[in-house]
Amino acid sequence: MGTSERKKREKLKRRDSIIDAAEKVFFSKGFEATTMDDIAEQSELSKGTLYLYFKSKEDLHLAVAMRSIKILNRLTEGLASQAQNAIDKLNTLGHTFISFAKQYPGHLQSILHVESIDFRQLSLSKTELKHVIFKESPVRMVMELVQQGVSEGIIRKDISPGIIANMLWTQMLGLFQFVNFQKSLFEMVDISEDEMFENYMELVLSGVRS
Amino acid sequence: MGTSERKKREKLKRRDSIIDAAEKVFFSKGFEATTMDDIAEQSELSKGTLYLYFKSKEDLHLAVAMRSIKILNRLTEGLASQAQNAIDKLNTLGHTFISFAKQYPGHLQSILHVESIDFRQLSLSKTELKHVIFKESPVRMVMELVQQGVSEGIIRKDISPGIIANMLWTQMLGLFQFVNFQKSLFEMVDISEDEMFENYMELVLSGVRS
Amino acid sequence: MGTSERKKREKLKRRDSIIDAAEKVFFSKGFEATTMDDIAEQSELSKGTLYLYFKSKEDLHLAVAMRSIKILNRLTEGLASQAQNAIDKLNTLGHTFISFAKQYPGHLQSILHVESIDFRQLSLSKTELKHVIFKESPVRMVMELVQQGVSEGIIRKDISPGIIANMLWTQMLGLFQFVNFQKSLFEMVDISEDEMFENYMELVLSGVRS
Amino acid sequence: MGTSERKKREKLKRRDSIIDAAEKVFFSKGFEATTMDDIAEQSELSKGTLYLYFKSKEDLHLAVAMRSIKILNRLTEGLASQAQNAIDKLNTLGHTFISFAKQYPGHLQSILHVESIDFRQLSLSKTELKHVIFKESPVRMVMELVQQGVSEGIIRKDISPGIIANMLWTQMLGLFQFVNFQKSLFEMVDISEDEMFENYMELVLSGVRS
DNA sequence: CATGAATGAGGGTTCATTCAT
DNA sequence: TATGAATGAACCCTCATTCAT
Repeated sequence: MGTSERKKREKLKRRDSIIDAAEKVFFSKGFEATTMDDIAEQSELSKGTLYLYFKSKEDLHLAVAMRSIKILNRLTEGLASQAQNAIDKLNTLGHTFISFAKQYPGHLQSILHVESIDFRQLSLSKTELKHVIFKESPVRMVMELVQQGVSEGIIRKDISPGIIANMLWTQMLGLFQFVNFQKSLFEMVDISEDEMFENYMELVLSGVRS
Repeated sequence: MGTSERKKREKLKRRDSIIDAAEKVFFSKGFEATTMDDIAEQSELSKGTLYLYFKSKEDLHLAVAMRSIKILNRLTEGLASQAQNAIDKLNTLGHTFISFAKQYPGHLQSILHVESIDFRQLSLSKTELKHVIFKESPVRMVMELVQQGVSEGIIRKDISPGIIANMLWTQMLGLFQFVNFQKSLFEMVDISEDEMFENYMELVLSGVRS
Repeated sequence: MGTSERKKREKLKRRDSIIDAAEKVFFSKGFEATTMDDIAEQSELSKGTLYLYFKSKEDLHLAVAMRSIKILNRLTEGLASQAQNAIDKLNTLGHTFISFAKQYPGHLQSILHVESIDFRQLSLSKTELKHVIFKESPVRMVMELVQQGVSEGIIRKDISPGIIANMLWTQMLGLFQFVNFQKSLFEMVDISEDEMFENYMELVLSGVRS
Repeated sequence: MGTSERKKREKLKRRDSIIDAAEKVFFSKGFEATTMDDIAEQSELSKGTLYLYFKSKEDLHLAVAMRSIKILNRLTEGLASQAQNAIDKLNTLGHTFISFAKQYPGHLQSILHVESIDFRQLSLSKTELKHVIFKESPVRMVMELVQQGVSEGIIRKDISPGIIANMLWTQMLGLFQFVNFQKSLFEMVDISEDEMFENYMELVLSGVRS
């Protein structure tokens, strides 16, 4: 019977709706400041039910981050198969990231929050999440594009691709922060955002060209 | 008679010893997980006394961060007056940062923690600290070195110095993270640290050269 | 199935039992000296549970006072419809108050405590309670009886009913204090309580007769 | 030598200045909300010094109340020797109380605060203060005036002077409360204060006339 | 599966009082 | 005498988690 099928579907749906609620609250109040009561209220579910689907507040937070990274992945997944050289693809990738940062600031925060997690007290599931973030997703893609670029002869080969990839990824994160709140600190109010990003990408990429 | 002098000195000393204790606990357990009881015990003082010197846990944390930034400042203060061109100075600066990251990982964390503070709920004193961090210290120095480099004609002038400075500073933060815990993620275990940093700096700086 | 009915009833019951416990402690130690721990222990509930039913210690205290005023109200509610003239009713009312003061000294205290609250720092809910006390209850009744008495021509009409009512109410409060602890101060140990109250009422009421 | 004389005088002066400071803070923030730090700051003395002159916060509060009662006493002390009958004197006394209530609301509060002290936890010195308040001062005077009135044949003798005196005193306290904050509760905004007090006194005294 | 009442271990902070100088 | 640094016992309140229904 498809009964159990339907049950399963409904269960996933409910799980999703909890993540929806958690997102809303996390993004507006911040993770630490959010209580399970907040999420229960927002999801119109009881607090106990939350624990039926997620074993802890942290677990729920991880689910939110996971979804965020998936959104980001979806935005970039078509890129690999496009007919561009590696540098152009990296450029496109950068702009995609910026779009994401502007369109989903909360989701971005949730990713960065995991990013900044202290490794000393890292539970297993968090380690897994880190893996997802760094291995199956943007970081991985950056790494592959760098290697592709080296093969194409348009990215310098005198420096390890790993280092280059890390430098580029770091730069992405930096751009995220920039978009969020540091712009003013560098007194760059008189420059258009688009122009700035253009320059930024040019600057970063010019260092990696062969 | 200098009595009040001595008293003042001792008070500062005690204040320092509290920061010492707080550092120790913050750095080993993380800020959120640290309780005022922990710090009281570590400092061999009563909890009440803590509040004689710092009006809140947060205030204490800010004092720790402030000290960290001062250490970093001290490490870099002689740089400006050295007989090097701007790029070499930036290179030196980068290596200084790396040293700091390796020698004072906890202090670094405390700075990064302030860095990552959510602007939505930023108190005045935190804003001030941010100011110290971004305006009177490393960031400022990076900015100035970039401008110097442009004057010297060795840094590209087609891109706004602000953007260049931000890119470089972001890169520094990225390096910090790298030193702390991301190294393994990029599978770069077979390369010596020094060599890696050398390459990293070369990579970053090559993009900004004119 | 009436299940939720029962749940609701039980919840109210528990709420009541907390008020019971709070009463006991408040009345024996005084409001300020009572801690939430005391009440938790007395109610055989955890401190957290207390806050499930009352949002603050003050809220709990207000609930206690509210119950007290309700007891007092119940004692006097039949009075209005009795076949007596206004003065006799006021006399009865006075004696009812005395009974209350003797039978429920703690409850009386809780009412007087609200009475004496400093208006400078009065929260909304306290204001409401004051309203209940002064407008929907004994004070109101005194006021109405005075007006009735004026209509009946047995209470003087040369003085505003408001003033007369206030004077009578004040006298009630005075009696409360008297019952509680000032008796000895007036060296009236050689007079029976009943006789004293009889005289007291006669004295007070003789001033208001027309 | 008068040296020790002077010392004593200075000590009393300092003690007074502490009471000055305490008054100021107590009256503006309320007794409970006032901290010893507040008083130390206001008196420009150290907290330790406070304890040289008063053995506890409560002791200090008692000193403030004591001074208040003395002010009230001074206002009424000439009354006894005036050429008036007892009822007129009681009338004058009532008006004097009203003046005091309006001119020294803080001092009045401090007296009432002692009045309302719970006898269950009454320390010795508080008992003494109560004695001062009730035996050597206004209450005493009311008592004496009543007895005088009885002698003069203008106050009823069918009711014990003690009861009459207590009733009058209670009425005074009621007036105090009235002046402070209950006026509006009786919707008597359209009547002038003076007229009201006149009526009030007339009302109260008419009950005690023979 | 869903509930929500109950828990209880802290959390940060306050403040009257003491005491060495 | 005067200081003010130090104390430490409480205080109220929070909230992630559990579990009987």
